[in-house]
Amino acid sequence: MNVGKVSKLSELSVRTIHYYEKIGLVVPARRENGYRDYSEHDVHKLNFMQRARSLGFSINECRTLLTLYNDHNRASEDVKRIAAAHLHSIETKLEELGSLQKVLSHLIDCCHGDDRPDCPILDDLAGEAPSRMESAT
Amino acid sequence: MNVGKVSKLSELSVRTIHYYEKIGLVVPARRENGYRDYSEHDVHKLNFMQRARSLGFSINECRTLLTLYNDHNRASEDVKRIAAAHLHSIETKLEELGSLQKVLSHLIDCCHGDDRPDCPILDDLAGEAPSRMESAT
DNA sequence: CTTGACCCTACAGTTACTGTAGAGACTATC
DNA sequence: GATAGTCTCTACAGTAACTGTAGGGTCAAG
Repeated sequence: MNVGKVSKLSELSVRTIHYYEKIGLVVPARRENGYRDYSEHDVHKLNFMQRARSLGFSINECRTLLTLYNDHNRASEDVKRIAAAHLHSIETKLEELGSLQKVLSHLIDCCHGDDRPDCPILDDLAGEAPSRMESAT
Repeated sequence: MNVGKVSKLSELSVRTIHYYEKIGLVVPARRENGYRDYSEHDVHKLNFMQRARSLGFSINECRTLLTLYNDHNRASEDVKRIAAAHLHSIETKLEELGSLQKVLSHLIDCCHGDDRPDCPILDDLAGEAPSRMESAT
């Protein structure tokens, strides 16, 4: 199967599929004319990648997951550990973004947002703010 | 003031301060021996950068904010617009991460996580999952 | 036989830094 | 004046995960 068709099936761009080949994740056979020739199994793996990446797993995590996926003697514990670690980093990020949101929306609320120059947002960034929320940082 | 001291004052690494110089954000004077010599104003700007970056503004946003900060005829509206756009992207990211968290913690709950090979997490990634949560993606 | 869609490689660019090597400068001590 | 330790300099390369672009070859249809 040519790369263009695989691209449509997997919802990955051709460039991304090339990239995954370059880093050794999914390496297809070649035809005589040099074109890539993807097997069903290759397409499966690319679908797997697409789904795993959309869940925010890093390429390195994906690489491990793909290996486990292909290893029918794997222990589900190994997969669960990776997923749990990933979940943890998502939750950390959620907390960070949550407090950013709090601080920023507070600052925005305080700014009258017209053509006058005084601006509590810049004041805060400069460290001169009366409205600074240290606790949320 | 030498870069090392500025680094401590601004809570930015020396390498980061060098980088900000390289991209033209904060360019200090030089002494005869070639050492960078930071003025009070330079240090202010670096503090500003540190704070703005910690609020998740991109370097390009920071560049604009820094210009506005130095422009005493600015309109607070301009600043508010940038901050609001940034807040919006934070909120989008929060939603995305929130649904990732939901899907992932569901999958983790479904996985028994022992030494047996069958694993609903991998099943889902492979697209064969009974426990897949399309709605949350 | 030409047109248009598809495929190829290779190099560069993106974001915001970080790491490292090799060398010069400054300060304190002996 | 020699030496050691700390600070500073530049320049190149690497990180994550792609994306963009140039310049060219291939294939199927009319």
